[in-house]
Amino acid sequence: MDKTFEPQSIEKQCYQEWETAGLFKPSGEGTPYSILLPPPNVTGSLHMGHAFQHTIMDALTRYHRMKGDNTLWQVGTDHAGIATQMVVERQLNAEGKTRHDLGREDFVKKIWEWKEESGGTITQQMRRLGTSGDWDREVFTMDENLSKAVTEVFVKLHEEGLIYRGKRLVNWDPVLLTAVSDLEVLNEEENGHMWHIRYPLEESGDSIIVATTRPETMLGDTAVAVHPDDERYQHLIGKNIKLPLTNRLIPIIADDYVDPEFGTGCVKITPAHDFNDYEMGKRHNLPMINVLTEDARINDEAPERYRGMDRFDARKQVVSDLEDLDLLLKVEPHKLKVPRGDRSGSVIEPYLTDQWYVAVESLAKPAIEAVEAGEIRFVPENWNKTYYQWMHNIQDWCISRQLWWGHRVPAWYDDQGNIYVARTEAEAREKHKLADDLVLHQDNDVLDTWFSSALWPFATLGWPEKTPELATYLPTSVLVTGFDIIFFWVARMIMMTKKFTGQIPFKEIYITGLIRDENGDKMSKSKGNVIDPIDVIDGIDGDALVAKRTRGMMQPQLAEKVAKRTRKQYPDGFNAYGTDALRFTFAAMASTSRDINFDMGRVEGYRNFCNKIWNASRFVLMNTENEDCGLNGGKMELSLADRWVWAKFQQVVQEFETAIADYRFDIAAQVAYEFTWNQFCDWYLELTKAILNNPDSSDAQKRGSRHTLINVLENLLRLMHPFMPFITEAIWQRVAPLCKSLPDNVSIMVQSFPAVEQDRIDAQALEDIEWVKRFILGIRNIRGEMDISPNKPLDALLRNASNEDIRKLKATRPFIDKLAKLQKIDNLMQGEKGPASATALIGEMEVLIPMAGLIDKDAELARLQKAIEKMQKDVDRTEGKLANAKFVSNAPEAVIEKERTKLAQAKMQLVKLREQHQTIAEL
RNA sequence: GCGUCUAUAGCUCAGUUGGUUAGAGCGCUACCUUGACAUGGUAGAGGUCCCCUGUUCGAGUCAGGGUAGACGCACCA
Repeated sequence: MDKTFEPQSIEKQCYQEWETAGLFKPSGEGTPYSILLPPPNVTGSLHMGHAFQHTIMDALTRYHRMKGDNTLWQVGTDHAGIATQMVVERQLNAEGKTRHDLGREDFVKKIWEWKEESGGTITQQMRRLGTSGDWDREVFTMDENLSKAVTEVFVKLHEEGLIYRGKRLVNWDPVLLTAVSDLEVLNEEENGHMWHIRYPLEESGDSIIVATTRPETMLGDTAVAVHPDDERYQHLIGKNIKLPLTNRLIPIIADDYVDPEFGTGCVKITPAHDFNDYEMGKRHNLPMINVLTEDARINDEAPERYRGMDRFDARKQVVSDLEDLDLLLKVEPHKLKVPRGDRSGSVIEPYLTDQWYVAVESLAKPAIEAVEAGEIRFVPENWNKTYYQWMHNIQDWCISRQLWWGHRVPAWYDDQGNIYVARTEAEAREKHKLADDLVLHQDNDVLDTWFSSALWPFATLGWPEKTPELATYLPTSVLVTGFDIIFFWVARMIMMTKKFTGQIPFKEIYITGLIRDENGDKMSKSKGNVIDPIDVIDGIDGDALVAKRTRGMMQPQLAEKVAKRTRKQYPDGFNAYGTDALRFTFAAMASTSRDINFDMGRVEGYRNFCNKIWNASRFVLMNTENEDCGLNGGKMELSLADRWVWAKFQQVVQEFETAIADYRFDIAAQVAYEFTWNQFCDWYLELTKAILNNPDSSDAQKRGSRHTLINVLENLLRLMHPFMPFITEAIWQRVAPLCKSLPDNVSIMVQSFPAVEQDRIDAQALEDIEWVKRFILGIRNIRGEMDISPNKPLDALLRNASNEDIRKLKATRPFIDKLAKLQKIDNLMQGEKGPASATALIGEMEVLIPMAGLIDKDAELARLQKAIEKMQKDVDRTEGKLANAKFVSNAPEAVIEKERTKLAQAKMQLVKLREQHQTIAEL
C-alpha cells in the first residue's frame, strides 16, 4: 500500500466493477426498500445540492442493501421543459435564428439531439459520486412509458372533470410567451411609484382621484371602485367617468374589497390585467378589455398613439400625456412587489388566455389526510406545517405551457372549436363518433414539467401496467429532497399517487438543508461562489477555477470581482480530496438545520480522516498479512485491549444504527469518526503494539491480537461503507481474505452490515481500559507540562492504591509500560511518604514521578496550582448545591447521590493536591 | 399581515426527555521526525451559550417579551 491515500487511483475502476457486476440491482430478496431519485434536469450538471442529497440517498441505499433488504434506488432524469427549451433556443439565437425559423418539429428534434449529446453528463457525474442506483431501470420523463402514463392521467382526470380548459387570467411570461403557474412567479419587493390621477366625471365638473402603480393599464379600465360605506363618495356611486385618454365611459361602483384608508379610497379597475380586479370584474359583470399583446406591448384595443409600444414605454407616455392634460396630481415613491418569472426574470403579466387547469381541491384532501394521519411523515417534522399551510390554500393548477418541448396536451380541436380529449387522435374520433374527413388538429400546448414529475412514484415503476415492481416498491420508503420543492413536487406526487394508485408515494420525507457557501450565501454564478462537487473530488488549479467561475456570466461586469474573490480565497484552487472525503463531509454536515454552510476546511479534515483509515489499515495489514491471524484455527487468547475494542465497537454499531434510523447522518458520521480515530487508532493500535512487539507474548496472545486487529478493521470498513464506498472497498479487498474465506470478485457493498454482538459487550474490559487511559494520560500530562521528553523512560511510585487498582495494574502492566514509557512501577507502603514527586491522581490512587533531576519545582507548583483552582471551583459549586435545602428536598435521590459522591471525590482530591503543593513548596 | 427557522469557541457546527467541569473539526500556542500516518503525535489556550423577565431545587435546553438575521405564503390599488 502507498504511504498516503490516493483516491484517484481507486475510484473509477472500483465503480466500473460494481456496475458491470450488476451490484446496483435489487437482490429480489428481503424486505423491500426503495428510494426515488428526484430526477435532475437531463441536460444539467451536478451541483452541490445534488451531490449532498445523492450522498444521503446512496448512504441509505447501501446501508439497506447491506442490511439484506430488497433495495431499489430508482433513478432517472427530467426533461425540464422551459429550462431545456431555453438552452437550445439560446444556442439558436447565437446562430442568429429563432425556434420559429425551424418550426416545431425540427426544433423538438434539435432538443432531442441536444439531449443525446449532453444528457449523459449528470448521470456520469453521479457515478463519480459513487451513487449505486439501478441504472438498468433509468428512466427519462419523455420516455414512451412515462409519456403513456402522462396521457393516461390527463385523460382520466379530464373524464372526471378534474381537468378543464378555461379562459382566465393567468401569470403570463411575456418573454418566454407562455403561461406559468403561481409557484413559478417570484414576488420581489422593488422601488416603484404611485401615481395619483384625476378621473373626470361624465357630466358634472366633478372628478375622482385614483392612485395606481401601473398607470398604463388605465387604457383597459372598465370601472372605478369605492367602498360602499365611504361617505366621501356616496353621491358618486352609479355615476359614470369619462376615462381620460380613451374617453370611454366607465361606471363608479361600490365594492367591499376597496380599503377606504388606502390611497384615495378609489381604485381603478382593470379586470384583464390584475387578479383582484378580475374577481371584481366578474362580480360586477364588467367588460374585460385586454390592452396588451402576448409580448406585453399595447394592442389595438387602446388608442392609436399607444399601439405597439412596450408596456414600460407606454407607461411613460401615459404619464406624460396625463400631465399635459393636467390630470396627474402627484407621483410618490412606492415600494411594491413585482412578480417575476423564475426562469426568465421578466415581469409577469396577468393575462387573459385559454389554459388547461387541474381542479386540485378534491385531490388535496386525501393528500392532507395522509400526512395528518401520520401515514406520511416529514423529517424534520415541522415541515408538515409548511405543507398544510399551502395545501389548505391551494389554487387550481395551470398545467398548459405554450412551449414546444414537453408532453403535448392530448386534446384535439375541430374547426368549430370543439374539444376532444383522448389518448390518441384515433381514440378521439372513435369516442366522439367523428367523421373520418373531419379535420382535427392537436392542441399546441405542452404540459407543465411538474405534471409528469408528479407521476414519478408510480410511472417509473411501470404504471398504468400492473408490474411486479409497482407491487413491490410502492409506497417507496423515503423521499430525500429539499424544502424548495415541497409544493412543486412533493405535494403533487402525494395527490397524484393517492389518486391513481390509492397508495401513498412514500412513507417518509427527509427534507435536507440547502447547501450554501461558507458565509451562508446561496451559491450563484453572479456571486462567483459556486463550487463544483467534481472539482472537490478531482481538484482544480487556481487559474482553472477562476476561468470556470468567470466564464459565460450573465453580468460580465462582475467577472473581475469574482476573479479577485476567488484568487483571494482559493489562490491554489482546490486539492483533490476524493469522493469519500466529500461524501463524508456531506454526511457530517447533514444535521437538522435548514441551511448548511459548506466549509472546505471540513473536506480537508475528512480527507485527512481517509488518510488515517488508510494508514491504520496499512499498519493492520503489516501485522497480519503473512502472519497467523487464527483463520485456520490455533489457540487464541484475547487481551484486555482486544476485548475492549470489540466492546467499544458494539456501542458504535448501536449508536450508528440509531442515528441512521433517525436520519441523523451527522451523528452517524461523528460516531464512526470518533471510534476510528480516537479509539481504534489512538488507543487500540497503540495497545496492540504492547502485545505484538513484546517478546514475552505467547503465540496465542499474538494470534488473538492479530485476529482482533484484522476483524475489527473488517467490521469497521463495513460500518463506514455506506458513507465512504471507495476507500472501504479498496481496503476491504485486502483485509477480508484474512478474516474469512471468500469466493473471487466479491464486493464489500453486498456484505452484511455489522450487527451488535451481545457476547462481545464487556463492561469490565471497558472499565479497565478507561483506567489505563487515565493512568497514561496522567503521566503524559506531567511529561507535557514539565517538558519531559516522551522518549525518556520514567520510574513511577503508587500511593494509596486499592486492591482493585493493584488488580488493574497487574492486568494492564504491559500497556502502561509501553504507552506511558515507564520502566519501573513500585507501590509505596501504607503511610510511606516517598520522594519529592510530581503526581497524577487516578481516582484515589496517586501516581508519583520522582522529581530528582527531572522536574522543575516552579513548573510543578504552577501545574498543581492550576489543578487546585479547578478542583476548588468544583468543590464550591457542589457544596453550594448540596447546602441548598430546596435542592436536597426536591431533586431526585439519584441526582443528589451523584453530587455527594462527586463532592467527596473532589474534596479528597483537593486535599491530596494541597498536600502535594505543600510538599513541593517546602523543598 | 400569517407562518417557519436561526443565534453556542476566531471560523463551520453538534449539544436527546431540563441534572457532573457545554463538545467536535478547522484555526491558534508549545514540544516531538517515536517503524501505520507531519494529510501525523503529545500537551495546552480559547465560551457573558444574542439580551431581558419568568417557571424550576436546578435552564444552553422550557415559557413570555425583545434584538439581529434567513426563509415561505398572502398582499392595498
